[in-house]
Amino acid sequence: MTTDLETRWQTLDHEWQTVSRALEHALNTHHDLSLSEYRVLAALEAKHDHHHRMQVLADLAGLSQSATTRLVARLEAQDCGLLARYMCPTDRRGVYTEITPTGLAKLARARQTVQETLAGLWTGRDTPTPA
Amino acid sequence: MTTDLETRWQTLDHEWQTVSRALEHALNTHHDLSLSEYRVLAALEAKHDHHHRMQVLADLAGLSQSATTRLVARLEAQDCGLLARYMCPTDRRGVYTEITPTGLAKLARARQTVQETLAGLWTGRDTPTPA
DNA sequence: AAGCAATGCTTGCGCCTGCAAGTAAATTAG
DNA sequence: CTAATTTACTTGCAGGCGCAAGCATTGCTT
Repeated sequence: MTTDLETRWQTLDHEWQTVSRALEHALNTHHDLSLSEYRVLAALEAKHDHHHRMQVLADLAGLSQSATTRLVARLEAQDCGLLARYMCPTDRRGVYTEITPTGLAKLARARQTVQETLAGLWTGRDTPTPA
Repeated sequence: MTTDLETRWQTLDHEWQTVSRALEHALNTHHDLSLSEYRVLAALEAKHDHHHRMQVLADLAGLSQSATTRLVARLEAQDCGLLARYMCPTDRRGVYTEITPTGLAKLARARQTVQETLAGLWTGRDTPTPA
């Protein structure tokens, strides 16, 4: 079954939009978190050190550098405290972003919601794998 | 092979971001068109009538109503002329958006770029189907 | 060692988006 | 037939994003 390239793109796009919106809405509602913010938290948690350089983080989250700067700044702010930043000691241009215990806790709760949302969309009645 | 739900999402997300950015950039560069705009043009062309109600168009393009209003307004503007709007005769609340010959021509050229971009990403060296 | 290029992040700016409120028209209720 | 409700779109508003310019630091060249 060879599907047309554009059709294949439309399928991918449609599926992504559906899931993306569901996740965005769920995270927003229950955790006051955007999907980008979740991506950043998850990317940091995934690393054993729990910290990353800005640029790497940007790539992992699929954001531009500037967007990452501001997103991290937001999550670092006083009333948030999910992340912490500190200069790289060996290269004073570099900045490390680290997920705090608070951030880890919040991520754990959010992940629950993500799992549930995905399960709701992808359990049983669905193209199990877009084969 | 049962993949974790979140992993499956990350895969979908990553693939979408890659393709999405490539398309966005290609369309932007060669045709001064955004991906959303392309979606709208394509959705209109796909219908035999070449016209749609705003709300339907919004759904097809994966946009909110307000975004659709403004996007259509943009593509309808004097120096663009890719779309045309007219009130629905039977229900004067409704608005039909129609793709113009100019719009069709532009879409045809853009589609070429889209095909090439997709082919560049999805030809041969790649997970042919995320099986 | 001094100057120049490259790197890493931040800030200025304008654009697009969604949400919620606003307007106009159609439908329903009384 | 008028008033209230619903529907369809548009507009006000604030937020996030990318691009390009800016700033600081490092590395390279001579």
